[in-house]
Amino acid sequence: MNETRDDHVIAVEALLRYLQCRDRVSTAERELVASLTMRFKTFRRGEDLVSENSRPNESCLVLSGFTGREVLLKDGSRQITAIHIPGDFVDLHALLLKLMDHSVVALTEAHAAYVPHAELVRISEAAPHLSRLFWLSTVVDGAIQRAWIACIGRRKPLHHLGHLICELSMRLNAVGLAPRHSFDFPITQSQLADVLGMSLVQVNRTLQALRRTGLIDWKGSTITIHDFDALAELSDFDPTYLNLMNEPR
Amino acid sequence: MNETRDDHVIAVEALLRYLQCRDRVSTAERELVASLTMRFKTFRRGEDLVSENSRPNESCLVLSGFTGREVLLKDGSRQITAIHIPGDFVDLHALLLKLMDHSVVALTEAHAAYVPHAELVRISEAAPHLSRLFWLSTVVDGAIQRAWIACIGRRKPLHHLGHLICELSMRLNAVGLAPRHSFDFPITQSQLADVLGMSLVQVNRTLQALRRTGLIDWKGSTITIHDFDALAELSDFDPTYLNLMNEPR
DNA sequence: CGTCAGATTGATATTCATCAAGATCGGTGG
DNA sequence: CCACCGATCTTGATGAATATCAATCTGACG
Repeated sequence: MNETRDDHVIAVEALLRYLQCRDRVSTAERELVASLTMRFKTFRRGEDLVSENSRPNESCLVLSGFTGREVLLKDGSRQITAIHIPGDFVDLHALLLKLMDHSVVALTEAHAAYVPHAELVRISEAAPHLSRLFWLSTVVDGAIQRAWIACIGRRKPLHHLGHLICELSMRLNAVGLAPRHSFDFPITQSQLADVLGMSLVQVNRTLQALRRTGLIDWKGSTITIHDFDALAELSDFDPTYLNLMNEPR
Repeated sequence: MNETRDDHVIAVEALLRYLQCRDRVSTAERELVASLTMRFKTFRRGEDLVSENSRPNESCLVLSGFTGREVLLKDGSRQITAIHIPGDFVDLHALLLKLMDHSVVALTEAHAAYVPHAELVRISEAAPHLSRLFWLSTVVDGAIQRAWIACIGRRKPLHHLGHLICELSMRLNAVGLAPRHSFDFPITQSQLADVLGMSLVQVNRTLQALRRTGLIDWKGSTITIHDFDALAELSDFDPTYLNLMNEPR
């Protein structure tokens, strides 16, 4: 099972990258993370990584691709409440909440690792500081959600979209996936509409308006930000909420 | 300082009520909570309980009144991203995030207790299960935020408002503050607009539409839900996300 | 009685969702 | 190689939803 072995290395590195953006991780802690047992799974666009109303006994770590939390409404519409990138735990909160109140779906092809809760508890108890870092991860998620509420509620479509792109670029860059503010984002405009809480047509036109500013390039599935600072200024983007500062937690 | 002694009792009870809705709290744990030292403070509408960009070394527990997380945009508009009720810790996440990326303001007259982080760490270490319950509290906050994103992004104003009222009623009821789905909510329509992400006029008209359904009564600052199930049905409200089930966490 | 904050109302302009129709593109099978 | 197909993107037209502006009304209170 060399493939599984590779996956394991990838998973450990992805998780460590995430944590090390925010705090120092000791050698002993790194070894504990490396000792996690996990299983791996590949998903096609639209498939559930975690299903609503399930009671997971393992938590899911994204290794590649983009996934999103999906809330479905009775009128058939849907809202994506979070986008997860490689290195993110998508349902660590289920460790405490027990019952999933939403699904996590693949927005693109995706690859993920599942870690048994018992394993997470084991290494948390061996290193309480790791436990704090897992908590941190759910709390950063919350901070991002607050930023999204403000975006949907009060920002103009152009600024909302710009804000999202700044956020994704910074998060991806932190784990080494967006060098020079350029990254791959193979998402449909229709999916984007469910992220931004707009209609498909509105997304299309907003995207054109954003292109016309000349601040970004979005060809095919590749986004390139030409002038990050100007885009951040335009979109009123302040990265504080991402908590990408490395400090003792 | 009998007044402070009373406040202390109120704070301990409020916090325990919150926790006991979600999990069993042992006698030893209750005593640990009761051993917390804290200071108390009263706020008038609009005052900050916790300020943006501060680095709190204590966390703030609401004892009475309503408070909200406030995000201010550069264009002068504002979005409230959460409403906190008595028994809620409003900035427990600052224990890990360190730097506040938003303020917490009093939406009404409010009374709050501040607990030093060192104290929270002390009782967390004495009882790891309490630590999990603190984590739980931040994670429930996140679940509520997800529901809000879906509401702002995809629900019609009438349903959004109905959903909010259902949520508040259930949360208040859980801590004994909304008997028979009736509670006091002394908030301004303008504040409500910043909660719902609508304009003031829109709020006013939506409120009238909701009154016309006959499902609720909102006179002065008192909301009475006449038919909770019907309101929940109308608003597509599913309380799962509030995690008000008592189970081992 | 005057004042003020908040609630309500009507009129208007703007934004946005929706509907419907192409255009584009990549892949597939003949 | 080409015709075709489905998915996605793009565009224009239309009406509904919503923000904004500007009064007016109401009730609490000095």
